[in-house]
Amino acid sequence: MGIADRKNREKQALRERILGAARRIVMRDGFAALSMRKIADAIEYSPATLYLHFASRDEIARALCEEGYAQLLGSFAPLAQIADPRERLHALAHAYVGFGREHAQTYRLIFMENPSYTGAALGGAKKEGEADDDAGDAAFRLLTDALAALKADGRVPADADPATWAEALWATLHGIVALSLTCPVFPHAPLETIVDTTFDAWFGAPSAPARARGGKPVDAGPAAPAASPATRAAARSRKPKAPSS
DNA sequence: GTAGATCGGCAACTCAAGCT
DNA sequence: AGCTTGAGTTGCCGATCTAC
Repeated sequence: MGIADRKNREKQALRERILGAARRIVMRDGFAALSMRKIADAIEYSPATLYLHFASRDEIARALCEEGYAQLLGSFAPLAQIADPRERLHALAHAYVGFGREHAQTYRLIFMENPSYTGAALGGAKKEGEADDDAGDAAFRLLTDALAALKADGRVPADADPATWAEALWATLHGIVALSLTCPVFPHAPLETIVDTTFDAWFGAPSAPARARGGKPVDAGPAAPAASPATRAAARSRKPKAPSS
């Protein structure tokens, strides 16, 4: 412990203050309102000082994306323990859409602002104990693992590629979030209902016990999964296809 | 009415100089 | 010596003007 250590701590602390101020501005006013001068004003330093800690405004934005994506992954972590793959996917979908709505500015910044920000988030926000692959892989694997398990159970077509299905499912969920953030008239139904309906369309209605475990009302009548696109696809033995928009 | 030129404001970024 | 700053440069963008 010496002078160099103290200076490193102070440098790190200032970096955190910069990120904190930037985060507050983005949360309050949106990314478009984020400027180096506003950040500098907020932390009571000159704009030039910011460039000693971050090369550019973009670098600050990318750091915020990494933070936000790590937060999203954190919300997924406890759901990965759910044993039933359909329930797990269902919970992940609700968590994803919920995050998008509750952290709208963060979600916009990560996925709707700049492709390089998305890349930084997916590649940079590593979770504890996951040094070998990037955060994007970690999230994606949650989806592919669940889909592979559903495939093994015969709940998705035998020729389904879990990775392709995972991409399609992610794209669907992103569409739900993006529309809810940008389209004032979407959705008419509650978002939870939209997610549930999407799941029923993809995988068929869940069994009554599964719904009950998920806190949803138990239907009086029998479940009718045979009407789902997934099971129809299985019956026709054709390639999987995401629902068209 | 439209397209191009000009202007002004704003923000990112740089740098020389002062401060501790 | 290293840090911080104010002033300055550069570039972008929207508003306004002007010629056709």
